[in-house]
Formats: sequence, structure tokens, C-alpha cells
Amino acid sequence: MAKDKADLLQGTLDMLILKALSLGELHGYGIIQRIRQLSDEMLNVEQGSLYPALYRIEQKGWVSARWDIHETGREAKFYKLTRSGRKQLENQEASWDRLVLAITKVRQATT
Amino acid sequence: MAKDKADLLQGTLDMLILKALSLGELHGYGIIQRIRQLSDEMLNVEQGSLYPALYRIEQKGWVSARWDIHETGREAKFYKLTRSGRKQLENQEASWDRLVLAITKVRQATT
DNA sequence: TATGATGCCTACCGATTCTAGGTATCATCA
DNA sequence: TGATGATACCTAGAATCGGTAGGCATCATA
Repeated sequence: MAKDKADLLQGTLDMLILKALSLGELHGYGIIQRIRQLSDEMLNVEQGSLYPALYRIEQKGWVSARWDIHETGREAKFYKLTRSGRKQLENQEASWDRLVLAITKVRQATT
Repeated sequence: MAKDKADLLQGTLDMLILKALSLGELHGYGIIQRIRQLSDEMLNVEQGSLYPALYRIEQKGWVSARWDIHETGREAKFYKLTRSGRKQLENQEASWDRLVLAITKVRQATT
């Protein structure tokens, strides 16, 4: 819909969520905002993508969740990176770097 | 299966195929080899991914195909980038650059 | 003669993101 | 007061696309 918004590539969302949480505990809606803000409005995660992803990630033990009330007085579900999640973030970042490197090589090829 | 082989992210295969063909007409099997070689063995496209992708890409008019006999005397289906395919490659490369930039920004964030 | 590389293909699976809905609270503004 | 938009959670279903696993044929080589 948005004019210049790039759709995420499958496989990058988990890394972005984990990265957002590595900066501190946060609730779902806030994760979307943090990713949007950090990316200079370039990345917009849809709610319909985020919540199922958070569920998956929690099942895998990469984050833990608890309900709490935040400063505005509203209830929200706060997610926190686990030790295993931090490890996973490192792995995903390394994979991402390898992929970017590999694709860069292919793109540098000339006739 | 391969120990260090990175699975492709969804959305990158088309770009790689188009890029491989931008270096010159090639048959399917050769595209796999060219991508593997250009990426220093880091990217391995499976046949079961390639042929359906080539079909999709051909339907979209980004490549044209013809059967021919190559130097080894064997028959093969040769694919060639169309003008529209070249344009598409540029678009996909630009999208890729934007995504990499956006993700880089997110990853640079510090506590 | 059997194996592996080359060359094409298809059917189905699995994973993941998006679209499109739903619910509720709260602040703001007409 | 009533409507709207932002915040906050969720689900169902569609669509996409890469992988796995199979099939088939030819050719060179061991």
C-alpha cells in the first residue's frame, strides 16, 4: 500500500524483532514502532505479521512474555530477550551477513 | 544439508537469476552453476527451486526461452533477459539495496 | 555396467508474511 | 456527546516461494 515501503523478505522479521528487544524489554505494539523508527520509517511491520511471529519466537524460547502495566497506565504484554534469544540473534545476524556478502559477490560480476 | 550453505531468503532468487542472465544467455542448469561460482560456492540454488522460478519469470516476460544445442552437443533450454527483465533486475537491485540499508540502520542501534 | 554429472521437469510440503477482519481502551476534537 | 484515531491485543485465511523428493534422459568415466 505505502508508496515506498519495502515488503520484508521472509526470514528477516525474526531478526528485527530480536534486535528490537535486545535494546530492552518492550511490548508488541512498541516493537513495531521501534523498528519503524530505527529504520527511518523504511520498515513497517504489520500487526498481522508481528503477533504470530512473537508467538513463534516465544515457543522457541527466544523471548519470554509477561503482562504488565506500562507508564501510560495501559496493560500490555511485555517481551524480553532470553539468553537463548540473544544467541539466536547473533546467529541470524551472522547468516544475514553471509547472505549479503554472497549476493554482493554475484552482483559485482561483470560481463 | 550442506553444512554452511545458507538457504536463500524468499525474494532473492529472482534477482539472482536475472543477474546471472544479465551476463549472457544461459540454460537452466548453467544458471545454477554460474550463481554458485560467482558467490564463491556460498549460494546453491536447487533445481526444484530454479525451474519453477524460471517458469514464473518467463510468464512475467522477464526472460525469453528457446531450445538449442550448446557446444557440448547437448540440447538445453536457453534463457535470455528481455528488456523488461533488465528493468526488473534494476528494480529488484534497488529494493535489495533499500532493504539492506534499512536493516543496517536497525542493527546499528545501540542501547 | 554402474555411477555421477549434466539437463529437464513436477508434485507436494513447510514456513512465513500479508490482508482483512475482530475486540477493547483512551484521548482528542467537533 | 459522539466520532475518530491511536494504542494494544488477537485470529483466520490467502498468497508466495523455496525446498525436498521424486522422475526421466543422455553422456563420460571408472
